[in-house]
Amino acid sequence: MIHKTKQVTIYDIAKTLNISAATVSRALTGNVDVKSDTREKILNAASAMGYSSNNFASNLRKKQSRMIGVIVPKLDSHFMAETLSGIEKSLNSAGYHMIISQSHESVAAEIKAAKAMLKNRVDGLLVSLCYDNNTTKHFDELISQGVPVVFYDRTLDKGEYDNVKIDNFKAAYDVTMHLINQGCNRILHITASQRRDVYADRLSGYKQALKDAKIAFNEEYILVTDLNPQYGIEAANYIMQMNNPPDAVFAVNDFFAVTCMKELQRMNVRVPEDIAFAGFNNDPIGTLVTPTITTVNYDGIKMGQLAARTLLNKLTEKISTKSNIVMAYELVIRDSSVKRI
Amino acid sequence: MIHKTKQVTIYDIAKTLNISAATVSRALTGNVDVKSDTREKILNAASAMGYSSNNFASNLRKKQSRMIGVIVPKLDSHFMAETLSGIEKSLNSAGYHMIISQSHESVAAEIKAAKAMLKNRVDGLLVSLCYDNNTTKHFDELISQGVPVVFYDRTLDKGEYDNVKIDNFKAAYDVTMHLINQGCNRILHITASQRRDVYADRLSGYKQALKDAKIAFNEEYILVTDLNPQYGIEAANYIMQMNNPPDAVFAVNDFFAVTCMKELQRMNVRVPEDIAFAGFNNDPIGTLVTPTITTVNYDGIKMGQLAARTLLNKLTEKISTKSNIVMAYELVIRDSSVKRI
DNA sequence: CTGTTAGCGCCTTCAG
DNA sequence: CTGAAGGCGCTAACAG
Repeated sequence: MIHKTKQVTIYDIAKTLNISAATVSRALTGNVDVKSDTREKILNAASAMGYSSNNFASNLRKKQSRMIGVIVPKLDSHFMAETLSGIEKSLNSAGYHMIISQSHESVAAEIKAAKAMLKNRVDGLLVSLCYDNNTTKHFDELISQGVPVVFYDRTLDKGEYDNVKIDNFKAAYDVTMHLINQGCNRILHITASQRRDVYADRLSGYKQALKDAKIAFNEEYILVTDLNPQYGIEAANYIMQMNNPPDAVFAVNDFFAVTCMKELQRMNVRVPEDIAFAGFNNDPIGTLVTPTITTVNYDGIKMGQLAARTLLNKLTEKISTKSNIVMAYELVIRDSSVKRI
Repeated sequence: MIHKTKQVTIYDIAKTLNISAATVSRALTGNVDVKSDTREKILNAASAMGYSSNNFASNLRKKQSRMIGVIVPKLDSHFMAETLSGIEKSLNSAGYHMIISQSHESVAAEIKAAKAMLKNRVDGLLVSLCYDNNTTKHFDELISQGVPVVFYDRTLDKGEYDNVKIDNFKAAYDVTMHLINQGCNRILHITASQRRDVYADRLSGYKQALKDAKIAFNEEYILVTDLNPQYGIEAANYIMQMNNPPDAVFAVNDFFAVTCMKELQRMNVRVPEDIAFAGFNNDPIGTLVTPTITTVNYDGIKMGQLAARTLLNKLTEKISTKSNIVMAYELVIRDSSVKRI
């Protein structure tokens, strides 16, 4: 076991300077009611003695941690990482820190993480829900204890929670309608768990666009993945053996769109001539493949910042109203979906 | 301000059950010296009353936080995100949590983050250094206070710190030699700050390979980027106006390799026929572009786990030896660099 | 402007 | 097996 040197406390400083610990505390926390030369003495002594305030003691006393918990399904996706980057930035500039847990798309882990966050007395919680989440008790508990929770991206749409998201219905509608306008009428949709609002909303938007264009909905053109990274390839194989293959593919994220497209190209399918492609999230890979991928762009960093700021506002707000923030998105049309050039 | 309900404490449980807080504490922490039916009563009451242990009080008392600080340059790169995912996984299964700060490649922010970590009394620190780091005082302070620090990927090569990394010299040597074996002898190297060991080591490996192949080193073939994402394009433009353009490009990461390659292809340069390409880090984009990119693969998740475990070991080790862990890597040869098929 | 005092909630001797 | 007591380091009244 490494020897932990005894930490310097305000009492040590007080003793050295022959003053009271209270004064030391006041000087250190920037209280104005301290004579400027005693303050200076204290600050000097503190830095000379290598003092570092103990946040546990301070937090225990003040009953606030200046820590925000963040629970995400996975850290290693481009979008999530951007999101976290935005969160960290906003929190940091407000003097907060973040403590992160991954749910690995498992409710059990999500529950465990929520409990740990409570123990650590986070001042608030930011959550993007796990894949197959079906219960929210663990968050209700936090909320009932007075710890505000803001959901972002993958949210809970019951109107009783704070959400930051985009209009997935409308975005998917736009994508689908764009494909229809390119002359496509057999549009295959690669989606994921309908328990997650983002995917359910996108499917609804897709269906609505078909309806408005008087194209019959066909169950055969719906593929549901569990977000396994290999799924793009499976989808390609599925498509190749269809009797009536699609003339367009709309995937819920760019990664599936790209991997599926690449696999089909390998099997000599021409994109967009034979099959047009569209994805979602504007992953950088979308601009680096040939053809470049049509997608829906929304800024992960901004969403993270927005979610963090929403939470921080709740921390200082007088009234606790539920906010449902809908961020802007933009349909980015690229080569993969433009049929008549 | 949201009203924070008064948290239930062990005293509340004790009062309800007419026993002492000490016994409650014992039962809750799993101490064996508690009659099994009083233990059961306590556990039931705790869950009925919605008790959640206050980590501040506990940490203050026990002088350990079960928190590990992580300071990284940026959260939103594929490799870093993988790394964090690995760290979180290892820490979590050992009952630790992680608190993350980004240095945004700035020493000032790195110093601030290190100080905050100290205040939060993290039990240990995991660091991947910022781009232009030139001082390490801030980490020495932590170490001298008994808080172990393990550096990973971007490390400090003075032999007095704990490091987890790959052999960048050898990996770059291998890449360069591979390009030479493909018949290239005008190999342009896109690198970054030589203050960072990873880039300096790779440049050395590159030079050594040239030397061993008796190819004269040419300063003109060295490009130094500040990691600005646009740099791949700038590099392409630089190459296009060279009198004696390279027949191969070796970039310190796949992103630069891909963006530079794509830009050159747009200007009708053939890859690999005119210019071969190789990158570093095995980013997924490397397999999705045409041609696929030759690269050096090393697993970010594994590196994260290894770094975390190294740190956890130091926390329990008797003797504090410095470890310098060198992870395996693998040269992944893909289409972008194979000249004679 | 400064000192005294009293906890924040938990854990850990030391006694029974 | 259980209780009493003290203290981790800090801050916030309350007095002067």
